[in-house]
Amino acid sequence: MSDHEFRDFYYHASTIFNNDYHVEAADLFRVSSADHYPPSYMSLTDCLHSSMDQYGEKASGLSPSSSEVFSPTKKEHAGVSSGEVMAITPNSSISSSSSEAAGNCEEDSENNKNNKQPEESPKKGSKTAKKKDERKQKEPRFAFVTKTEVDQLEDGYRWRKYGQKAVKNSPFPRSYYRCTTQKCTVKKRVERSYQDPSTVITTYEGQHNHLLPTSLRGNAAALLQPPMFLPPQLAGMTSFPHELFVQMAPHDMNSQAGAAVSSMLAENPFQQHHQHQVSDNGLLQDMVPSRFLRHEP
DNA sequence: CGAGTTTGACCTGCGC
DNA sequence: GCGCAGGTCAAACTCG
Repeated sequence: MSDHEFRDFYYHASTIFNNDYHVEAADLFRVSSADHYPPSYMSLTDCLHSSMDQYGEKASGLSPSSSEVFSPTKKEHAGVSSGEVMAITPNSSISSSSSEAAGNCEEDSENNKNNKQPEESPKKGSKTAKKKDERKQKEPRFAFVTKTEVDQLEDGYRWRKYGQKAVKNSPFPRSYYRCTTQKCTVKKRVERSYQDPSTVITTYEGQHNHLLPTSLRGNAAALLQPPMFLPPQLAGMTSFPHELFVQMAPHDMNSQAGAAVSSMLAENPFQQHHQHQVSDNGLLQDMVPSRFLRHEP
């Protein structure tokens, strides 16, 4: 996958949940590109909906061909100043370390695995031709930055760590996790930003083909079921949007947190904040070319 | 004892 | 072709 096929799509949101950890998410999604996609500003809902449709039903090809930035969400409520918004540019370390890896290496590795024949040597033979054929198959990937002291945020799913690697130019290792549910191929990568050690970069790949683990659905997960607080457009989604909001949700889902998330989703303030951010933040303005702005009727 | 983690080896892609 | 970096495997290990 090349940069021609992918563009970074940025989503910034920030909110505060509970005293356990303070989340200021500058969220970065990576979505595939498509020439026909309307070059207009999308709300988060639009984005999530479209991206999930694209990944879930038409894994290749139907994605926005634009870089998008969503402004921080509910910053006032969270008491977060605009100065705390993480500025993520396509050339930033976050983008390069997380998205780039997600975009280039992961899929190949995944394809290698998927293509691996049972009778093959465990140390892999040559299957380059087939690999190249299937290289285009890509999983949805969503990366976002969370300001937290803990590396592994509770997101409602169960993960098994399968690797850890040192990251170049970073004192912090990158950890690799797989969803432990059988036949679920979702993976995630967790690494702490070396530029801002207080932030953790989490990259999800793939879509869960199952609901949240039963043991978790009674507490935090239950409050995050789509009918509970996702907009109608997101109802039924079980992958990224769900994960995102679970990720952003508190461990114990106290009322403050629930209200924060619900409020965030109910009021859908992305557009107004977006405009604000674009006008007030030169960097973000750079990240949102005017051609991506939709003029609502 | 099963599930999850650690960690060194290995594979692959990419840039030079 | 070579070296580097990212990603994955899998045996050994830890933990409940």
